[in-house]
Amino acid sequence: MPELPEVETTRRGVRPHVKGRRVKQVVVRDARLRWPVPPDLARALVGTTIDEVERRAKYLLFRTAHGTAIVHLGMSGSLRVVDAGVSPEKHDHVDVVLDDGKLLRLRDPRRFGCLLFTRNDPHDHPLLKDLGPEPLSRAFDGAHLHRIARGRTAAVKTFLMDAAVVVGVGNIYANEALWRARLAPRRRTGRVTRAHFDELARSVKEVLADAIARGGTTLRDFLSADGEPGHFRMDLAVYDRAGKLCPRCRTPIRTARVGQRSSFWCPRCQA
DNA sequence: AGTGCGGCCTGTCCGC
DNA sequence: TGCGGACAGGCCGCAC
Repeated sequence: MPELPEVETTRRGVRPHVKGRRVKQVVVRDARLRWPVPPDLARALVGTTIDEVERRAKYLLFRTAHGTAIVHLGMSGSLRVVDAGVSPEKHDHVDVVLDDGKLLRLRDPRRFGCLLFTRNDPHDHPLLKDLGPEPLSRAFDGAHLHRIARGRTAAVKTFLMDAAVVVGVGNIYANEALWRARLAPRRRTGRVTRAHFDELARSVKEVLADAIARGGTTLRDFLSADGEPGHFRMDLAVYDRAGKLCPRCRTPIRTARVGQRSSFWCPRCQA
């Protein structure tokens, strides 16, 4: 469930607590994430200082002098900063103990996330090197979408969720951005006009920025680093609102699978 | 190369 | 009330 706004919210919550802190200890209670937590993680991190916490797509990058820890929250992961005395609960798989009596705790019930370490430039890592532009950067715009859409036959919603096209847009925000752009999710990518792509790029930026400003979307269990839920759920126009009324034209929201994903749209204002 | 699908996981919800 | 099964979904890795 963490999409870009939730990961960015996590980064902003965690950063002030870990930046400049030295790692005292690393406790791996369960290494079986999507890829195993590397056995030498503790050796790599203990004694080093966390210089910065960055985000690329939905990955969090913890920079140290000797390498970078790469964290992905999958769909059920969360990172919290807690006092070192707080006992771990079920699914609290990894603790990074800091030098000020606090620790960074990774929880991930479904274990779709990962925690890796690289001594090289993380942007060259196989998981990151082929990613598309950041949606909130100037590199992402209607021209970019239009350029790579040529000849594509897949549904525009599937296209928008492809990390090689643009990163960070998961199912919730894809549905919302398409609604804001008045574009039907099943429209063939190659048939979308340049003007509509301009509108779509604008909508993606807008919906992500709005969600970040609200601390992300909490549907079930997303909590930020300080334990607060996100409040963007209030602003969802179509996602998870099948049968409810479109906020723009009061037509009931439709739902169907598009590219194996639940999709929601207004049959009247999205064409 | 683009497209589509299976699989990884567990908690939650629904129907019987 | 208990239980099985569907569903949620990011995204890799494979087959076509």
